Amino acid sequence: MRKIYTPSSAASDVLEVIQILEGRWKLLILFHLFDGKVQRYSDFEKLIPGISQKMLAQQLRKLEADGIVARKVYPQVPPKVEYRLTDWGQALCPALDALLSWAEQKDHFAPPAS
Amino acid sequence: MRKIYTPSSAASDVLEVIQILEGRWKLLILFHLFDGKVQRYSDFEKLIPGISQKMLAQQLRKLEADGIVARKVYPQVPPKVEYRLTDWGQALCPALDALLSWAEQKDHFAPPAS
DNA sequence: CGGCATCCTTTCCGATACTG
DNA sequence: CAGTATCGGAAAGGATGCCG
Repeated sequence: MRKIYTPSSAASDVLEVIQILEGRWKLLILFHLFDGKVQRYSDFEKLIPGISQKMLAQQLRKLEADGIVARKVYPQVPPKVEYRLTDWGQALCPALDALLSWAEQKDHFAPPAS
Repeated sequence: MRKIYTPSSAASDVLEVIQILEGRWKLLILFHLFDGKVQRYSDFEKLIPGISQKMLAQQLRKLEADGIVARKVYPQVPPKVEYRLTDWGQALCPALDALLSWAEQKDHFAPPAS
């Protein structure tokens, strides 16, 4: 069940994962992108309660800079911008799934006192 | 390949995952715990360059409070404290693996300009 | 619609000193 | 050995106003 980690390589990978996914919003944004129903800036605003415009734009830029998200601007008025996952971003899907099913398992390990 | 997310349940799971794993240090700490060679406070200090005592103790406390890490104190002088993963913490292993292999795949999707 | 710039508050985090 | 307490700087994040 457990992988053998080779410290020299894995340590820097961990650092990279932390850097790329760090923050309160990135996983949330990615989650909606995996969902496939959200591509536009205003969609995120509606679906992620509490996020500010600043944070939404900033985190999308970071995800773009890290090669996870691609941004496509349609030169029209009013402007239209679509966000999608890059191939590398798509490759994150299994990992996010694993994280989510881990969260779902919580009650199995620590049943709520009822 | 893609799981279907049911927003009502998954959204709160994402929030929980984010809360539990957030920060610069937690994944690093967990990585060493998965590795199995690190159980004591001073081990973490040696193996996680740059972490301060404050952060190490604080993040270990949070992981403990979230039920991922168990702390065992041996009542002796000098004191000895061992940290280990709870069962739920162990269950995180596949997800961390998935994250690490995703990071390893990076060059496959975006070959470095060489 | 999809942002950016600015200001301000809050939170995070490192350094240092101290303790059972 | 394994921490805690306190302080100050850095960084994250929110609110508001403005723009193509």
